[in-house]
Amino acid sequence: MPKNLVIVESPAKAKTIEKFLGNDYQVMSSFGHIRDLAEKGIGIDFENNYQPQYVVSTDKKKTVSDLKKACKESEVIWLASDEDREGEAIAWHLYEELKLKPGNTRRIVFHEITKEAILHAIENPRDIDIHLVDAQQARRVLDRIVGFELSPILWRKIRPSLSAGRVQSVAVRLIVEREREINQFSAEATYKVSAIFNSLDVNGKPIELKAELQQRFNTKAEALAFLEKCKDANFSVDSIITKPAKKSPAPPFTTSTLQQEAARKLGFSVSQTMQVAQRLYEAGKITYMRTDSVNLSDMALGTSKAEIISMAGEKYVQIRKFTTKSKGAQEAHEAIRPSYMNAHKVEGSSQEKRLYELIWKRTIASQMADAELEKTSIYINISGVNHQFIASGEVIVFDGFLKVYLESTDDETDAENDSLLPKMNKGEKLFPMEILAQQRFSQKPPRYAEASLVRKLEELGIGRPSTYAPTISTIQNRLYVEKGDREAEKRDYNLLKLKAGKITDQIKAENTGAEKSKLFPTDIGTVVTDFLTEYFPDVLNYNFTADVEKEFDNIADGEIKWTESIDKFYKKFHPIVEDTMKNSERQVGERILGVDPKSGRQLSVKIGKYGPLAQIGTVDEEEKPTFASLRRDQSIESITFEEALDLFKLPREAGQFEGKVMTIAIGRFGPYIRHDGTFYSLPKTDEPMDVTTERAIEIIEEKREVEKNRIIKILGENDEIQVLNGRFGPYFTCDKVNYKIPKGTDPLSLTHEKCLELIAAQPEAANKKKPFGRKAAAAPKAEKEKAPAKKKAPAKSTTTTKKK
DNA sequence: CAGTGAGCGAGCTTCCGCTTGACTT
Repeated sequence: MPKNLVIVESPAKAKTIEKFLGNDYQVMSSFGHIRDLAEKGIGIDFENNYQPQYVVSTDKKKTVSDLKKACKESEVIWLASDEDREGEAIAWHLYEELKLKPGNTRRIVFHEITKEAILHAIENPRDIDIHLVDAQQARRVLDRIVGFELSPILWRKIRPSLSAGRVQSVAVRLIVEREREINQFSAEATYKVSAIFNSLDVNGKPIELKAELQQRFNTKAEALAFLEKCKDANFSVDSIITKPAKKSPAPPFTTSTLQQEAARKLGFSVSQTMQVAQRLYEAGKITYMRTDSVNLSDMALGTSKAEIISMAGEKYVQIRKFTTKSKGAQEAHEAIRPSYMNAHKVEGSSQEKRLYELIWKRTIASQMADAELEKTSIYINISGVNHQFIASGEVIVFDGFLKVYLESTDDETDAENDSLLPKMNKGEKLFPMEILAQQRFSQKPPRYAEASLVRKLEELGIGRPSTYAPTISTIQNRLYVEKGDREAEKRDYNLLKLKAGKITDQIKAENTGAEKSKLFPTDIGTVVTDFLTEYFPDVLNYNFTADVEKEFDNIADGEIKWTESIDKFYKKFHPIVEDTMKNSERQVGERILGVDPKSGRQLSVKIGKYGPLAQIGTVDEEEKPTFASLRRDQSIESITFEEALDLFKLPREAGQFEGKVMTIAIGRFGPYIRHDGTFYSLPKTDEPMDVTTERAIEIIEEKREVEKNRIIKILGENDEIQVLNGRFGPYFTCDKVNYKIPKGTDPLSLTHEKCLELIAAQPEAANKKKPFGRKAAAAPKAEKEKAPAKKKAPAKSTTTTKKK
């Protein structure tokens, strides 16, 4: 039996470390925190100086009893959890829960998993830092108080099962406020002038040169006046300026930057990235994937250097030590990097291969030389005009790290001026082929995508690497925000063109504003945010986390007791909770849009029990109000008077068919025609308002035709087996369960016996309930149906990878 | 599987951070 028991947080880490230590050591894992505040109630004893009530989590009971047993059989216990606030608390909880003795317990820490680092740690044990533990207790208790006191207010004032918290509520606020910025944005137009010139290079060879005017014009009149002047102007090269420039590689990956790059380059969602990274980690291919550190171990630096030399040569090496910039980073781990730099690729799924390759390239590039560029600008004089045209180009003199990897950006607007410019002489004359003055509009702020929201949260110091992905999921599960696409809008722009001495004036159309997989606030998200920001501005403040972090630091430094710190907060916070519960109104986000011209009654929109609705009339009037649901793409915040009024045009009658009325309406599953008790969905291409009697009949007949062809064959003694044509091809059904027909089998050839065989062969799994959603998300029915209606976006990468 | 918008006031929901596992389409 080994004399020493080492306890770490992660089982994969335990496995690795066990190999470094001899037979005298057994290494086990705690699987993170082993206990937490009691789940029932608030789990804090307010009568007793905020005493936390800790309980071993149900899924950790076995871990704890296993650890207890191992402790009894060991002489020395080494607590080797991470060296940050949470890690210190884990060590302390282990100490308490396992009833360890100071005499044979040691606390050790290491930042990298190498033999040297671990042996060094074993030689330098220390005590548990109780101040740091207290900072964690303060963090935990504060989060519980905020979450468990705010959420019930929302249940009472807005809707059951909602939630609020220090992190999630601010994340939603960011989305809501961005949407408002977009709604309030009005584009400003300027005229951008560009030209194509003919000229000669230094050797007298004819060349073509593209250039842009330094100045943009605010009005059409100015742009026209300029073009007029250009008609008779002379153009010549004023000066040529060449400047060297440098580009440096980005630091190695942290959780947040990995999520961003995987989204841009591979099209992964935040949670997808983490799942794939977890598999790579468990297979020993990469270091730990939840980290805020950009630091690389000396070992990794050494092997990176060796790789770069063998791949590209000595002059491509430039060893760098990056330091973290993000607020509140705790740096318990290394950056995310390959375990072995000499493995350029790994085996595995294509996702694993691609993510690994990204990590490998980013790591290698971070230790490579700067790229050297040469930026050239040719300034062109215009006789009689003060402004100048500039042709600019960029040439890579030495590629350096660009040989391997270039970080992507979110905006792909700057695609121009990457080209090599011809060599020209000063004073050379240029002749314009054409000069264009094009109306350009300022851009709306972009909506957040999952990964860019993570970046923003990290920038604000809100949330931790282990919670970014869960937070993004939570705010979507609560239906505060929705991932969606926005189609491009057509916009007209003005194009003035000077060619062959004549100016033409045209209106052209362009597409603008298309967005994919972005986060949109829902009406509920907006109402919750407005409510919380009004009553709890401190907690919703973007600096709240940063401020309490300072407080936690003071606790960790022993300057203030954690209970005093919490007391200070609670004494201020709790009275507001009580007051809000008692005195605030129910929140429905009502907006009054105007007066219905037909009835003269008030037209308003608000959140109803089943989602957002429009309403004509009010409840206090004698006549009951009439209601209509908002469409999926409409929101209380942005719907106009006319749009809301239009909603009442449905349901409408579309004439008769076979002596029965056809009614057109929009239901939970979209627009439909109802005829003689049956429903017929409208194809996406049909507008419910435009469907004529003839068209409605056509749709009904089409559906009947499909229905007729649906049944291929009926089998079984009581017709219990039906072979049918479905959306995805033929299948058969028995007892309300659908079964696949194996490829290559003609559905017509199926017999009763053959079907029974297939039923027996098919796994029982088909009857099982939904996948692992947390305890059947407690959302109202009407909104739960939204999810399946959404079509899945293809997993193709949406951003193009710019590479040299 | 389809148009709801409310009433006796049952009993429930919820936080953030550490870690993986066991489930499917």
